[in-house]
Amino acid sequence: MKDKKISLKDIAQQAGVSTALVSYVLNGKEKESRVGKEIAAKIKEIAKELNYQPNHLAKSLRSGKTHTIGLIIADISNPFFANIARIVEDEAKKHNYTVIIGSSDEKAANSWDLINVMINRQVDGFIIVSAENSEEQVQYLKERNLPFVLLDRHFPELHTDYVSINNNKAAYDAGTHLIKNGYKSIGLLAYKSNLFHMQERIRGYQQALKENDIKPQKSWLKEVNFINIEKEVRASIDQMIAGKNPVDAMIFATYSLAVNGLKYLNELNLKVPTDIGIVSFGQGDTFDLYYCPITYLHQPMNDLGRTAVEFLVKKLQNPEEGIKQVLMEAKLMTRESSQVKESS
Amino acid sequence: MKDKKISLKDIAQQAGVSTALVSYVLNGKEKESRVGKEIAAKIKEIAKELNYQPNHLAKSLRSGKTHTIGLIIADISNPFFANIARIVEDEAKKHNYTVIIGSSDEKAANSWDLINVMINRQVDGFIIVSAENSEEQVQYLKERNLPFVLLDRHFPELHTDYVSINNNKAAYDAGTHLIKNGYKSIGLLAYKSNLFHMQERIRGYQQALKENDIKPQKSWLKEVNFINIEKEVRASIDQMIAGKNPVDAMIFATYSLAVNGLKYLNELNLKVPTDIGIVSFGQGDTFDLYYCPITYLHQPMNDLGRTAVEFLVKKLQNPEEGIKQVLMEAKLMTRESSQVKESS
DNA sequence: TTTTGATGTTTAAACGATTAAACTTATGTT
DNA sequence: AACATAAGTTTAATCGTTTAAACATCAAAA
Repeated sequence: MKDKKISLKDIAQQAGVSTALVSYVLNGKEKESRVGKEIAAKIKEIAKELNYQPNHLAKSLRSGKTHTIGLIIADISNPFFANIARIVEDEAKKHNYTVIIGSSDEKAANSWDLINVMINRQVDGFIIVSAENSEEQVQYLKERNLPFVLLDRHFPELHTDYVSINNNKAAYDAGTHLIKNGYKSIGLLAYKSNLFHMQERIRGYQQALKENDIKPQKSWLKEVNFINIEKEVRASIDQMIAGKNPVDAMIFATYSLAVNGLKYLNELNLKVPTDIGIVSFGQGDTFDLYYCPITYLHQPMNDLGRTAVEFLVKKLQNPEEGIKQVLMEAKLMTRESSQVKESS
Repeated sequence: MKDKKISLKDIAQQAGVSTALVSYVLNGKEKESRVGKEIAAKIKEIAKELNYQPNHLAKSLRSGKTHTIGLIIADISNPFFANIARIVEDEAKKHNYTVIIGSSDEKAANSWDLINVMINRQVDGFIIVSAENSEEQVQYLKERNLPFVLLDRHFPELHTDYVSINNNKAAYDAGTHLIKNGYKSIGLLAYKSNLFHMQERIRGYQQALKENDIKPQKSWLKEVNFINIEKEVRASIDQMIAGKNPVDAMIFATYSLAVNGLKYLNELNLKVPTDIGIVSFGQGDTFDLYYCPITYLHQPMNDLGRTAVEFLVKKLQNPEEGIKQVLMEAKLMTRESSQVKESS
């Protein structure tokens, strides 16, 4: 059983025919190529017997198609993206595509590298959760005519395929919900980023305040850097709860901000929701297991991932396919962390 | 800027030489192959100018090496494995390898599929977190002489490379720790599995009881099926806390068991650690954010992943390399969930 | 009997890179 | 002048597959 690699040639030899016939038969082109019936049967049998596995490299080299999708996500350690990755993988498999995953860790330079690695691994197309300041990369893919779909984040000034969330609406909903439940001083902890989705969250939050005639305070809106998030989250929360206009509720703009924030609130011995109401973007076990279940915005990950793959596969099958853009709605899952505030 | 794919031939044409020279120069073999200095310079310049990216498929087809590692993990939705995957990826990148990841979801059939897919994608070698009953797959790889390293789980009866944890010791430590802290009736919630690592955890737990003259009760040791874990965890816990010998502490044999278990304890309104002490395998944010920080066994993920890659790469570079096996120690991280029991 | 058509099979180029071997000049040695 | 050696470059095979085109064989039609 020390089988060496079996190639078309081996089968051809055993069957006493040329490799062309074997190729035809094994690709189900017996009809079009009028291969003799007995020969065809014989070839199939030998192939099975030798457990022939075609060499993908050779196939791809010939066809120019690798049936591989390059998935670049912003941060693999974030369960939201990890899940998305998994969904994309599963969905791609259904369409007979393999996925190569890479994480840019939110750095544009890294995603450049990944794009190049993937290009010369000959991926057929890309699905990308863009890092900040990576517009030129998207532009580059467009110019080289490489098929891609942006996922979860997009650049409104670029005309590309994308599948994302209506973040403005989501943040607006979060804010409105808290206000309705009696919270009056609502903070937002976001990432410092010029990415559109983050800006939209900020705008949605601001609009919720405005429409309810709440005067926004500078100390309520904090933006922290992705790197050394831990320290900055602490500092930001300190500022939000200090001063003469402390917040009585806060919105976390991402899951990782929430995890860090909740840890710190624990340390400060602030009780949710009595001391401070909470709504967060993202989702994870943590939100269920926190002593007080956290209200969060449920992003339809399955739909996001599935649709992104679908768009890309369609485009791969027919490059003339037009540009497709979707904004999906996040759904507010109301839990105890934002329950109606007892009038104090 | 609508550059089509650039090949060696294109460069050769521009430079007015044969592809051979271009290949030599671009692979740094100018010296051995005595390429003219000016020509070499010219070739390099043209290559840069055209932004030449070698075609990996062609390279691999020729060399028989893809510089790709196939990583098969048991369950990508488990953060422990997701993290391991990430570490393996990073480490592989350092050695200039790309990683293809697949999740078997703990099913042997799936991992067979993955192995086949990866084989005909011509991976150079495998790193595998084995699913139950996949011994024959490991055997198969051995027979076909395909390089691989088992990670986190291994089969003691098979003579293979592996990097795992000393699970016996870890479970023993967990049990002993609880006993020392005054708990008397200690349960273990494990997976129903004949995988060695799980059996070892059970044995370690049992030995801890035995050495402390605690008579093990049948209702204390529960094994649940991976599929519909949620229901079975509930049922198991119900049984553990019922009867005339209810547990006053329990050990979760994996992270996912812990997440499900803790959720249920919440629902039951059982307080940790007063009503029930907890120690768990695995790690994750949840353990920090639970109202009572959870004592857990810290598995050296970085070392595990790094070492697995290292073993594999060594073997790829020198197939004669001998079999390497390592058992690493898990470290008990003591937190409040297992603190000294107040005498009641 | 030649032609036409259908049927079945092989040949050979192509995909892009690597590399041993062959070839061509030029230079130095006797 | 004759030859050996060095320096620089090209040729061609190879990896495993696909596929258009060429080729061969035979039966039926003209």
